[in-house]
Amino acid sequence: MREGPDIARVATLIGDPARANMLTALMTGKALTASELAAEAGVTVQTASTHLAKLLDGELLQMRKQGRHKYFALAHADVAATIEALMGLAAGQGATRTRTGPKDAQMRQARVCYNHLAGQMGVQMFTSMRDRNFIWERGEDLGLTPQGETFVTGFGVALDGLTAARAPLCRRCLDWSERRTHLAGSLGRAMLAQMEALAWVRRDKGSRALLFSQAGQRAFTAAFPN
Amino acid sequence: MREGPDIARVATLIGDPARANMLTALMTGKALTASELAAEAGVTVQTASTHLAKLLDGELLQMRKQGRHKYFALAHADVAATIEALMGLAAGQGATRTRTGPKDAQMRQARVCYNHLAGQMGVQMFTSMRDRNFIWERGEDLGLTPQGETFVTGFGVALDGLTAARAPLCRRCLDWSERRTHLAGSLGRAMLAQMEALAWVRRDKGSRALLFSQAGQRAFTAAFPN
DNA sequence: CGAATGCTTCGGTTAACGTCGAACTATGCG
DNA sequence: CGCATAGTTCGACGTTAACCGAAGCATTCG
Repeated sequence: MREGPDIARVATLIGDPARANMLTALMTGKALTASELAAEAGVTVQTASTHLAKLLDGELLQMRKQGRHKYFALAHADVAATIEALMGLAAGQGATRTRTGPKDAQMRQARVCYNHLAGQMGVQMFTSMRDRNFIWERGEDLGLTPQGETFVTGFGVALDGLTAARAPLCRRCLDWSERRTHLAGSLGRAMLAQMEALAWVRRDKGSRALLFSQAGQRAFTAAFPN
Repeated sequence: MREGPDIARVATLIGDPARANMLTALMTGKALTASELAAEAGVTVQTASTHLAKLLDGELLQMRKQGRHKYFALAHADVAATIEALMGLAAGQGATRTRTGPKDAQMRQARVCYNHLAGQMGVQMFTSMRDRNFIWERGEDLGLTPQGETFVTGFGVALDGLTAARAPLCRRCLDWSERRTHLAGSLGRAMLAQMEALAWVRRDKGSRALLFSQAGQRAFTAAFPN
């Protein structure tokens, strides 16, 4: 009776609590094994196995075998974007499952979203770079200006490998907590990777929160002033 | 076991075929009565009633009573954006429920998305206005330049009423078929309304497709050249 | 006031699906 | 080659929730 793509199919796929937990866990961008995902979702491995098969079939996940392990990751950035959108809706109706604790504040300040920096600090990095004309915008497209390339290279990120890939260098990602744009794409991932290499920040084990060191925090505000 | 908003709850809500059909039907932006939605979804009114109650409870819909009718609409633009994102995923995996027919091509060319123009022509309108400096962009924010205000007013849209409202004048909306930005927000709605008033275009009854007349098509390309 | 229409609530049936224990296959290690 | 670990398949159970018929409110109209 209706036209258009079958939205119910994919929504049902995401709608199961176990599968939603798996997807949320994968929002960090890190690939996880089947048993790790089972633990994340709070189900036995055999249940997890069927869920993962469905997610693969629905093309929400990609998988690669490595020895006797299977590593799962989100299929592509669109999946991450859709999940962020759903989080935005869910957050709006105040239905955070766990009561908001210290972890939650941490998450709002800085967290990892599909391997790039999100939260207040993610937004700050983006706006700071844009306001200094390091990033140009044109509709949905983003890119680095010449000054931006200099800045990024000076920051320690090698652009050669990034621009060679067919994935876009810069991408917009809408933050579900801030409701503002932050930087995604291969550059967004590289920037976060470099901050980790500089020991500004480390990932919280078992959540998406990012923990900045005191020195890292200072260096960050110096590098990306408001 | 997991942190963050309860994404499964809202996804389950969208995941039922009947409810998904209702939401899709409401993507036009038009408010529909309970029985109309029942027909759209292909269920009896009593089943539709329970579904609608759940969608209201989940804050995906808003409702207003009018006489012995109840009119339902999407709660806010974020809901529409999320559904578009899901459509993008579903379309990607080639799972369009109905075989692609002439209707489908029509839909890709021009359709209504939450009361504004979407599809190829929606994208064209946006890019054309942006390239002529009628619209400025700054991160997630959009707005009309002085030249843009002149143009829009000349087009027959009164800006006074729009800017007074607290809803944003310009908004980005990501097209699921084109994967490009088109113009949403109150201005996007007003532009489409004006095109309908000028009889450039009329809505296809029973689908989201927009049917441009020959003259309307010509006038459109003149007003929004590539 | 009835009669008609739009929507809701109740009860009971049915189907789908998530869940786990147990048995099975595959890979790696000593 | 055994043994351990990672992942899958099978079967049975239980819960959930969608569905409709029928009866119940609410609103409008003659």
